[in-house]
Amino acid sequence: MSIAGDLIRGHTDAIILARLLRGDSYGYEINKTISTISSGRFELKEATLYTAFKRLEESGCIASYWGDSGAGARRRYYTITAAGKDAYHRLMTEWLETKEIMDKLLRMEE
Amino acid sequence: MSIAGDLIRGHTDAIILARLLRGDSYGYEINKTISTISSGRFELKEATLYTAFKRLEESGCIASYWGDSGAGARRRYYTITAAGKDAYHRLMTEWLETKEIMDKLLRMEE
DNA sequence: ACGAGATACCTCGCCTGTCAAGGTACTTCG
DNA sequence: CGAAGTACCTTGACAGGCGAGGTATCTCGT
Repeated sequence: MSIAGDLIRGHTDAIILARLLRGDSYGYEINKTISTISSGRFELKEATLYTAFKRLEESGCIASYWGDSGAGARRRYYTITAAGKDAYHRLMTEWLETKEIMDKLLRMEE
Repeated sequence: MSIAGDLIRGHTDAIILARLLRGDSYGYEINKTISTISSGRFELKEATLYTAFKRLEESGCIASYWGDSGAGARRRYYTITAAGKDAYHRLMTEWLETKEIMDKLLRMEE
């Protein structure tokens, strides 16, 4: 991974919620999507992903259900809840603020 | 603090190095500067700051010396080394890449 | 003279998120 | 039949941030 884990620490929840805003999905697919969108420069490790799902479900931001898998491995689908949408907007705002502040702090010239 | 710790995890080193690029400084002052630049929206905790100094000094990115404090509390000044400047540029590049990827990942529309 | 608050440093131990490593189970294709 | 892909999950280690606590000096108001 070119982007180290610590650099996006705290942002995984936001990333997952953003993906689920576009429709229900499941772990494996979300991971692939993230990898594709970032052109392979960033990918969540499975352990991180499933820990995040658990955390998000416990906090009521997402809900899950087993897809009826006629064929293939069973999939656990996730849906974003109203609370999850709120969380997404909050995290998005935080990200924009973080970006702004970081850009100021990292600028070496005044 | 309005910006949670995890959001800047992994970025503290870059922030400190960026500050030192503008000239030698010491812990207390760096912290004040960060607070000022971010309009008080973000401040490193002292424990975090001094841990980072130790880490950066051990990895050869910064060097320290005691300022001769005729009056007032003694100050430990830090200087950025050549290795530290390299690290800054690398971290800066990483930050720009992280920003780009995060913006893509957090966008809910396609 | 004294206490409060600012300046200035530091350490210990907890918490939390990431991840390496390991496991399970099913399907497809050569 | 075996390898590779799909798909899930857990455990334990690790590292960084930080709450809480400590030390020492100086300044300023009362």
